[in-house]
Amino acid sequence: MTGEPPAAGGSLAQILEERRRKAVLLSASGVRPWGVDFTPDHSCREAAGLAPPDVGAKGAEVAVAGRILGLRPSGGITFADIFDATGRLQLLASADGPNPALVQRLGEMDLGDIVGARGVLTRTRRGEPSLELSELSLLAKALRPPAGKHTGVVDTELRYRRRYLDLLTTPEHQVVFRQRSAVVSSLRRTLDGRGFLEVETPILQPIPGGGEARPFKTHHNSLGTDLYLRIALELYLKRLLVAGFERVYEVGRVFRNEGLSPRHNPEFTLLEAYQAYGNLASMMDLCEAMVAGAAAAAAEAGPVADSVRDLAPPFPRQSMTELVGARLGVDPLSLWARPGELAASAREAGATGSLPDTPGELLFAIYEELVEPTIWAPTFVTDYPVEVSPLARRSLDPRFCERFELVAQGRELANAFSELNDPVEQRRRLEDQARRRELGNPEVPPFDEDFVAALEHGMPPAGGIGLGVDRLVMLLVGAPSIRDAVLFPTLRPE
RNA sequence: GCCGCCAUGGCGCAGUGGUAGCGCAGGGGCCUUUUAAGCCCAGGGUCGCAGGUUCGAAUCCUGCUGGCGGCACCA
Repeated sequence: MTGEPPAAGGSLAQILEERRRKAVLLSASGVRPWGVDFTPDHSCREAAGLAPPDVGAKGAEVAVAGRILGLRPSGGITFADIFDATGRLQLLASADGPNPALVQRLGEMDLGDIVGARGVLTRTRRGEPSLELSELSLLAKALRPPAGKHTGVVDTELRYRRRYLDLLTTPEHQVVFRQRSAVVSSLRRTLDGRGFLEVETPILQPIPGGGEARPFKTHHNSLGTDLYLRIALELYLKRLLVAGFERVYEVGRVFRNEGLSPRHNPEFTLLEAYQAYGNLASMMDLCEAMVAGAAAAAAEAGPVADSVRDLAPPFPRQSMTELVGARLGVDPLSLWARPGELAASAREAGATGSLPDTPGELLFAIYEELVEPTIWAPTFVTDYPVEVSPLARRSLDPRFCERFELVAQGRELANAFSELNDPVEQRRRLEDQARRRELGNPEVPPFDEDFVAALEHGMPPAGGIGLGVDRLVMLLVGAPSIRDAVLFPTLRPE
């Protein structure tokens, strides 16, 4: 349009200008660079499969669409590689073909352009399934170039910040996210198949309960009140047990205002399920079914980590006191009244973290520092001290509660317990928590009177389980960082 | 929050005190079965930002920004 000579040089500004110039020229010649409909009748993969076996033979006529990521003009013939969600297909325009003008038109496309193509499937001398074009439509002109053709995006910051560029340039990188989707569907399928009802509970909460974590705070203008982003799903799902829904689950985002790491994103996906009249055994069964189903789904959708073969249920179970006892060579139960001695042997065994005074918290602290990181094969760790489980029902041994965690590769994957449905004890425990909050611990939620009131109306005995979806995906696909399992991980704004 | 490492054309990289280079991509040209296509030509970078040391800094020092990793907190 400008009539200026094309800009030489390869600076970004010049590349952008050149591409805009092409779009303007196309518009001027009656081609709409955007805004054209096109309905493919085959995917690239399907089309490639329909190519005739013999070189030069003509096969079916198809319409396909995709993004140009390879372009090889060669005088009287032009080749292009287009990619759609199923894979790659080579397009071919030849001076001897049905539409010789397309040799030049295809050759003038840019890498990154999205095109629709019609033609006849054939096979080239090298045996490549190809579509010999009779029609070519530009569906979306790319004004910015894709990243390196052979190298893709390597820079971690670019990959996370501009994930679409990573995924469009290197379509293989989409696989992990397809696997993630398969895992989430599988989890839903397992729960739906057992009669669980999927529900949605508030993300904006006046009291962020159900766990211990610093919440994100926000403000509602017309209510004139502060609200918090939820840190867990538990308290609302239990209200639904009170309400009479006997099996409920939610899979959704929760938010914790804490540090970032390869294992921690400020928002992450948590699945929680509650089953009235369920118990620890039914939760173990459900947990095994969910994990095994998820592993199978991930494996069907792409390559999985070698360790996935260890995920075949049943998983062994070991009590925390057994584990700690085996690690320290002393019996934590017989030292229950003398926590100083237990702490001393933990120090001897190499514990360097802070060791609390009460026996239950002490046992848990030793377990977390010295034992949990060493558990590699999936294991149900049982018998958690009541002090560290404010929402779980006590065992017959009142020092412990009916709780387990599924631990694999040194990390917690799932956490389940028989839910505490005694409103009197629940009130007492939450009041104890509220006192800790007043002593200055911002991670402890304030007292939630409405939740206790709900329990006072009567909650059936129930089993409940929570499962970290991001970490399950990491484990299944072997991702070293949670940022590789989350499409758009939290980064500092540019 | 603390500590360490990293930051060079659009992308991937080289350059450890003497004035910045390679591949791909982009521009011009040749090429009728290529597929990391090939060949010829001409371009493109205030070396993350700001200071400092030095005759001279991409290179050494300080601060800042961003990323990654570790610690703390946690799932």
